[in-house]
Amino acid sequence: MSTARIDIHNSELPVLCQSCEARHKGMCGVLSGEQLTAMARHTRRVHHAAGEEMLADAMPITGYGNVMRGVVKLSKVLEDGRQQLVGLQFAPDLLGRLFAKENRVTAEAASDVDICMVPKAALERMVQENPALEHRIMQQTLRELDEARDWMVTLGRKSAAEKVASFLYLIASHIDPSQGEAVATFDLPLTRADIGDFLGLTIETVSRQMSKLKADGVIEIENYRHVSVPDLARLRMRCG
Amino acid sequence: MSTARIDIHNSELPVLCQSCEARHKGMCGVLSGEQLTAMARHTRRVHHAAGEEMLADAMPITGYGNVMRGVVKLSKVLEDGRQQLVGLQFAPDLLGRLFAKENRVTAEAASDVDICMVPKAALERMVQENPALEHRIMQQTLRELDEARDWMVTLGRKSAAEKVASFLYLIASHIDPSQGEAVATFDLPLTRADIGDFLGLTIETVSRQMSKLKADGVIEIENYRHVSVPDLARLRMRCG
DNA sequence: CGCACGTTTGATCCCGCTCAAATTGGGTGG
DNA sequence: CCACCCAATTTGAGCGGGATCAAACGTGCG
Repeated sequence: MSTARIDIHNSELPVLCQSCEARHKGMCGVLSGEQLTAMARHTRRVHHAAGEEMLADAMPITGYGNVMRGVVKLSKVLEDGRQQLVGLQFAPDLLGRLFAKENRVTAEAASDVDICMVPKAALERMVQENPALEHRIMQQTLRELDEARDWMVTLGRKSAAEKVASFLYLIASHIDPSQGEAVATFDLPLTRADIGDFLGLTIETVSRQMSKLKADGVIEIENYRHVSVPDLARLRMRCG
Repeated sequence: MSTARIDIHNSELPVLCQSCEARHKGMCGVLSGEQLTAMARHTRRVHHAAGEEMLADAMPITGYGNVMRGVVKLSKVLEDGRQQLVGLQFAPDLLGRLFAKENRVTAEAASDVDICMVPKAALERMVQENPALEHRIMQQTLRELDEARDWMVTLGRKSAAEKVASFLYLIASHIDPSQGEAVATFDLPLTRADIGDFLGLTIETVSRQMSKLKADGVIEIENYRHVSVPDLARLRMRCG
């Protein structure tokens, strides 16, 4: 029975991989059972508390990491300290620029985060031996490029109200468990300061725009962090 | 017939490739003589006049193109017509998102442009047979991602004066023939309107900031388009 | 309880947008 | 070669959205 065989196969999976999203939707999805086992020999699970810096800009890359749980902020800073978030990573995104020697961004845990770390040399070797793996990572990179370009439109051309609505919509699409429904409920993974850095706005403006969305009945806010969107289409309309 | 009869001895390059930057710095650099010849059997050189739309957003991808000469604008528009440039491509960049079915951006010739077009299926087949090719394209994609993220910082966190200085510095680094020197002279590949769309500013603000840079002696402008930067370091200082 | 921090709200200012007009330069036809 | 036109650009005047500065509020934690 083929299903039984697959089950046996599954039972041989590395423990760490059994419940990992990367095996399904992430880069590990292209690996055979053997390859996955080989990969798992090099990986270790690492936890980062919210706020911890995981990778510093312009520092050597020592390894790559698959996000297993939580949200990671990618940011860049100007000499005078002005900061801009340039990306958010969710499970099962890969952290680290393939084959690069240095980071081009700072990575920080936005929430508590679990990462499956693999040493630089190990992943690069597997990539060289397995073109499908590079192909899969390429697909993720292209998606990140699309997201960055979409965000450029938001940063360059939208009003503060539209920016905040766009951010909430983005989070709702990524975090909310009830996919595809008209309503969404979630905890914001970012503080107002982070949201400001993401949107190119000040804390005060973010706060004011969220208050306005609340006053207009588009969202509900509890304890600053918890947000409900009773009608996603209505939020979507405010994204410009 | 002369080009078709390239050879078993592979000492001759396809005519089109002989002076093409893609062969050195671009993706064709990873191809052997034979592979290059095979590639060239599928390519054709296409010219686009300044202002022509080359790829429309959300339209099917029919082929890829290597920029041989000129500058290509990548842009996105909101429903109400607000526009944002999300990238500029110079020789020898590859135009088109690998393996994607649809464009995610609009591509327009900023200047007169020569493109080496290769049909979608042909390039994808070569990529599948030649992992080094995908690797090379991956490197370019990563560079584009870096550029997009750098630009997000400019869009989100810089003042109008810093944005314009950053734009001029970017162009100077890409276009000016005298590499590595302290001075630079070049023709702007974009109109003020394009520059505004790139920087998230209005035409008037771009113009005012350029006038200010001129008044301050940081740049010289001739006939609107031609710009000289006597001291690149001084321009760099104004980029924030 | 009381401190500290994140957030909200208020008052005011200024950079960049909007609307409007003048200027420049390139192209065209006589 | 010049007169004219048209589009791109520059310049000016005034306004407003978002920043800045400041204070009050809520929440979690020792």
